Amino acid sequence: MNNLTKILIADDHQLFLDGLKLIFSNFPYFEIVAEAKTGTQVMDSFEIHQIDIAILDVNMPKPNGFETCKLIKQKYPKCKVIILTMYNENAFIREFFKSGASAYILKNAGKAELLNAIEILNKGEKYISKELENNFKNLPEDDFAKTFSLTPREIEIICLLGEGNNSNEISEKLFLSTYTVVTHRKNILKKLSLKNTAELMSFAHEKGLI
Amino acid sequence: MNNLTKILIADDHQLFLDGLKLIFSNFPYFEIVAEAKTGTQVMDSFEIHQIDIAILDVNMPKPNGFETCKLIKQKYPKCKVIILTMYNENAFIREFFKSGASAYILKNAGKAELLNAIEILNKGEKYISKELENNFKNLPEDDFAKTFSLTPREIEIICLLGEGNNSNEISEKLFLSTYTVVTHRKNILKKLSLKNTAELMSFAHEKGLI
DNA sequence: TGAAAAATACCTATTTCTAGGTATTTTAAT
DNA sequence: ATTAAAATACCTAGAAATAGGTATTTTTCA
Repeated sequence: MNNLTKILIADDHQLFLDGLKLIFSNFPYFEIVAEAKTGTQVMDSFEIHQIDIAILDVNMPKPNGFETCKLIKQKYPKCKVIILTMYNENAFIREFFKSGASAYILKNAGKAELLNAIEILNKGEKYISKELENNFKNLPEDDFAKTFSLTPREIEIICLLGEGNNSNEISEKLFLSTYTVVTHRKNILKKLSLKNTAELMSFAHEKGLI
Repeated sequence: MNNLTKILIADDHQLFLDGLKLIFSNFPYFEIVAEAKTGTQVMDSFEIHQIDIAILDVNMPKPNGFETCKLIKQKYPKCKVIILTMYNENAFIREFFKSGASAYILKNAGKAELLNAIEILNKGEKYISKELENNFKNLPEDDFAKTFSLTPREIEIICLLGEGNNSNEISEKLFLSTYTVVTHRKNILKKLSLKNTAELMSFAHEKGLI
């Protein structure tokens, strides 16, 4: 086994790929063996190249960073995955833990942090950007274990919201107190870290829930 | 006047700034004289440096790319501004034309296109990424808009609602009064005979608008 | 048979949405 | 040059959503 760390980089923005390439080109012990713009392209690259580290953008299309990460860890568990994220959103922290990624870094971070993270995860440890880590610690503990999965009741309510029902109408249809519906809605938004019902509807449609 | 083109780069993601810096460092006739992470920092830099080209991220905070561009063109009309955008969203095309920017480029584009754009706007012309241009041309005859007689502005607002923005946030992004956004939302719901924004989001997703 | 998860319900306070208006300015088209 | 459509902006008032709680009952499952 040779010493050269073989890297794949994936981001749908060419300019960002170009930047990453240049960053790594200054370090002779890193070699970028592949680049990709979609999750599918990432998986194709694994067929051709031996890859030690995959650096994935969280917002990459078809499939996204986390989904791609899961696929990688299934087929190539030895490969370490770094997820780059744009925003300091805890909406994805749970996904991070589920995905099997080794590092979760804000693009905000700077190249020093990226290189530092690679060192750390080469030792077999996980790395999370400090800013994200704070975010992560603020979440209630039992939330970590939890997945994105919604309860049947919550899904029911999301569907009724999609039909244009308000809390009161939902409560009548489900023979519940309006308070209960409000509580469920509150729980849903919290669980998914979404701002409001409009965003919830987008989320539900994008995930194919509705 | 010397030949060296003095560039300011602004983006709230350090990694992206690092990448841009490296891209330009390969070209001796470009000099990055300043970098910034917010609109305010951009304006401060103009106090200190003579700047020929400002490259701004559209999503930069306080104030955003377009607003910063307007400020620059007011105080330093000679400076050319390049707006970099993440997504191929027509929501911002209108802002582009109003802002006085000289180029509007997808981050997707690659460094060749960026350098090419700089050449073009040095001749005094404007540059828009080809993909964005198509988008722009398709805008007026949009099927969805036709079918449901929605205006471009209304579609813009629907998209921003889908991202979880409320009326106030939308007004900030589009440089409008909150009242105006509220009026648009009212007109949208009435026009489509929908009960509320949740139903509007379902509608928009089902029809493929979002 | 316990413990955990899910579902239920209530309370207060604040923010945002919705619905009813009116009205001016800009833009596009005839 | 005129008209229509689009975009802008303001006002009020009531409805609904959101955020912070607490707390009990029912289900599920190990």
